[in-house]
Amino acid sequence: MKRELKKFLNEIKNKGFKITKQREEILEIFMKHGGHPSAEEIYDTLKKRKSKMGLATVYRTLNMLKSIGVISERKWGDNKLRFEITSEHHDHLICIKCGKIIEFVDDTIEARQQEIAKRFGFKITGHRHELIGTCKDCS
Amino acid sequence: MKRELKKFLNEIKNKGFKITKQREEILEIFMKHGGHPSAEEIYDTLKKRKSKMGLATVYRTLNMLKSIGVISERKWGDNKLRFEITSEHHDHLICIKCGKIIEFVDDTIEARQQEIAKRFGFKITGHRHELIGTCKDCS
DNA sequence: GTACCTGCAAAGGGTTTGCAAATAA
DNA sequence: TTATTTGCAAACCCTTTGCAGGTAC
Repeated sequence: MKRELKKFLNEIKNKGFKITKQREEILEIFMKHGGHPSAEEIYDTLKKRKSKMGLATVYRTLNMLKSIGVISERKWGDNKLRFEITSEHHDHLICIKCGKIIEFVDDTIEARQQEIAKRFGFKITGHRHELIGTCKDCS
Repeated sequence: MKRELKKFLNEIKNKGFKITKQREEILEIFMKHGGHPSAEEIYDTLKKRKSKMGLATVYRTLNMLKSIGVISERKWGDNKLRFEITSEHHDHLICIKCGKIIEFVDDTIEARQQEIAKRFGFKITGHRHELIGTCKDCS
């Protein structure tokens, strides 16, 4: 994990941005907690850690990390932007009753996507694939 | 098209809502223009037609149609809610450069989704599947 | 007639921006 | 040193809500 953090910090420097405690701290949170936090959730985590970072900085950092490709933006039904480390991409099953999120990766689907893109002369840089419904416990 | 409009109006009445010109007009726009309009785009179309409907009514009507399942909500990268007639569901290729949207349906993927859901005891009620990248003209 | 619907304007919630002070390099 | 970055508060944008008047049935 230490190694991956370094990799991201390098990425920031290489793209001409400066390394600051704030940026480091947000990356740490991503790596420690994983998942798909919203800006507000990251902000709350920071407050628990007694950080004095402002919400605006959280947003600016997230947008910067997104612009250099370290994290990606995703949206669920709750109308908030959510983010994930780009390299940790999964597809998702989302329960509309309890909000549970199950992650999955399916090679057949991934391959099929490439074929479809090729058919249309499309170069894929990302994708979002969510199955919405009710989970075992809720249905 | 006339027939489908009637079907939707019936759906509204059966669910205990009233049929109004406003609701009829919004459904007409969906059927005439298709696609995945945002609330604002529908509002603009209404203004071109000299309708005096307020934006709030557009939002309320969209939410009502969504609640009875006639339309579904989808989100793209522009942070606005977009809507489509539920029965006209497709998956999408979205170009990040020019914003072009290509629709597709792939049976292999649809079938695979069902298998995955089954594996997790999940009952699927909807899904969202978007491939993001650059189209033939932009790459 | 009455419960539901509309238009308007004001409020709400999430995200972005302007600016002066602080900081990385 | 000096261009970036930060924190704060205000601005913004999209969406929802309160209310008085209007409308479907």
